[in-house]
Amino acid sequence: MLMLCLIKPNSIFAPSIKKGSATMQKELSEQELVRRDNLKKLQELGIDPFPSDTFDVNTKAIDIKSRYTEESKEFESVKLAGRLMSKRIMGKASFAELMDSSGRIQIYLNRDEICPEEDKTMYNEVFKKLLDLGDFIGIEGFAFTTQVGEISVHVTKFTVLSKSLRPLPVVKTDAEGNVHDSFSDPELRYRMRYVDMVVNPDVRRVFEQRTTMYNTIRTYLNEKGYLEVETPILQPLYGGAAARPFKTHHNTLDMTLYLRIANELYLKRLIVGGYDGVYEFSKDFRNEGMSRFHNPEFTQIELYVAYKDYEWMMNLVEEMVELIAIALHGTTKVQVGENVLDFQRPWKRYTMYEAIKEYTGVDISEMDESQLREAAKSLKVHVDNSLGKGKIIDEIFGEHVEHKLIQPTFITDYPVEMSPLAKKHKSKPGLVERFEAICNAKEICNAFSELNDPIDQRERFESQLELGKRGDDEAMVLDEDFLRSLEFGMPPTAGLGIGMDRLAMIMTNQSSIQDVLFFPQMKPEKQE
RNA sequence: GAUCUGGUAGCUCAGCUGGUAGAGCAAUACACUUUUAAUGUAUGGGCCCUGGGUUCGAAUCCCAGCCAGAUCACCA
Repeated sequence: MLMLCLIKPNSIFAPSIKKGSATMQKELSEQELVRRDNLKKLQELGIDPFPSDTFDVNTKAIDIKSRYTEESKEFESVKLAGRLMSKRIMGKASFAELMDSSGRIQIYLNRDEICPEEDKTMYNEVFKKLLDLGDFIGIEGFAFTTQVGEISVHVTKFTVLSKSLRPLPVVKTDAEGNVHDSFSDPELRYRMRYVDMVVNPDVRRVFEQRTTMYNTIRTYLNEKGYLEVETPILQPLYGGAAARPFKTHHNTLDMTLYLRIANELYLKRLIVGGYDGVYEFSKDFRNEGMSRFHNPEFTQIELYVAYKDYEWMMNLVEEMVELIAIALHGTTKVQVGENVLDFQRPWKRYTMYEAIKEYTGVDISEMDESQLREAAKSLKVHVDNSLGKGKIIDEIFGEHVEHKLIQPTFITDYPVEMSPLAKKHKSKPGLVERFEAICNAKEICNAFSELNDPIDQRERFESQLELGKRGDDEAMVLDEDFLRSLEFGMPPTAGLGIGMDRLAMIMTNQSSIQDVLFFPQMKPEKQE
């Protein structure tokens, strides 16, 4: 093909570099060559394909589409910018679609209006041939309605703003709203999220909703007077959760550092230091398996409030999550998969024992360890001998209760063995003042009345150390500085952690954590 | 980590019991001044994931590997 001959190896538009070079690119496809050739031709016409000038738009596509009427004078002179997403050329006139951050709008171009003089190059060459789908252009013109009734922009002038050298997937939607040839390969979507976002506009909506979620929480907590803080991500000791950490090394200090698995112990130090309430959106890192619910790095918000307990915190969670649902959906009801979850307060509350009794008919509240073991067997829950009382209860709960909890539900009062940082229950021996909120069969938050008795805390750490010695690689390590801070005195405090990714999945109705993370962790692409 | 499914054109996918590599969209050329999944005619485009094996012959069968998804186990 003639086009191919125009690209000589020594051209600056050629694939670049010799074989074996680190920067060697894959051989260019036919369509990439065409685009590079079009770029060159634009330059030959004196058109800069990558101009630096500001292009000041005065309108978004959605403004015109939502407000334009035949009578309105509002859109008599509009200026928009975005990507060219389709072209329908009909000789001396053309329709096309421009997509800006708000969406797509149809544009209309007429040869003799674009080129009133003799020279028809801008229409015949630049628009019809040298502009490719995906290119950024700016347009000026006026809004109108086509004969078929589609609100469009009649273009009087267009400007090349940036050339696209790779073809985007072309996704089309027909009159019935059916999407054709959708860009759907999950691997490609996650590896090239920028393409996913261009071509699948709902993807951007999800992330906008995620940000709305964050903003709602920030506003809510700031209005209560709590302080947003930042604490170390690189920690000499990892703590605050049961998980395996990522390990790294600081060269100058010549010491091992860990990426945080939680920020709990640091935030509590800040309560010791005198704040009434602190919170942090905390990127945490856990060196564990990956699945559609687990990414190696994920985000939690943790919140600590002095002079409060877990009952108080339950009310806060209800109120805050209800607000999020309303902020995103205008209602407390949220469609998640096949279910509609209603976040309206108050949520159901069960103690763990009540929940197990409700869903299995077995009352385990008075059982000792051997009775529990028997009960587990009769419920077909597999428990091996290394499991202690708390773990057995947790297994029964996980097996028989958790997956049935679709509507938002609080589960309270957990066994002490599972909660080394929570305060012992004021009236129920063997339990701690802790709750989790479960919805759509998944835990979305974990909270407790924080253990502030330094002597008790030391003992709990020590029993964790025992677990570690027995081979539990998720057991907590003893943090002397944290204990020292508690010895100076920490007020009674309620603490909360919410898994932001999990919450985002529910609030945006996504079934995979990868769909609420811009760049989910992937194995490296193989080298060409 | 285990099991299952998949990897073919820029994108979405066909390709049977082994016999010359296919479609739609996208691209290229021409036509077309209100189309809208625009249309019509013509054309080009492939390391069939990688490496072995079986075979006269492999996209197809076998083995190993890489990557992804789903399910399961641990964790949020």
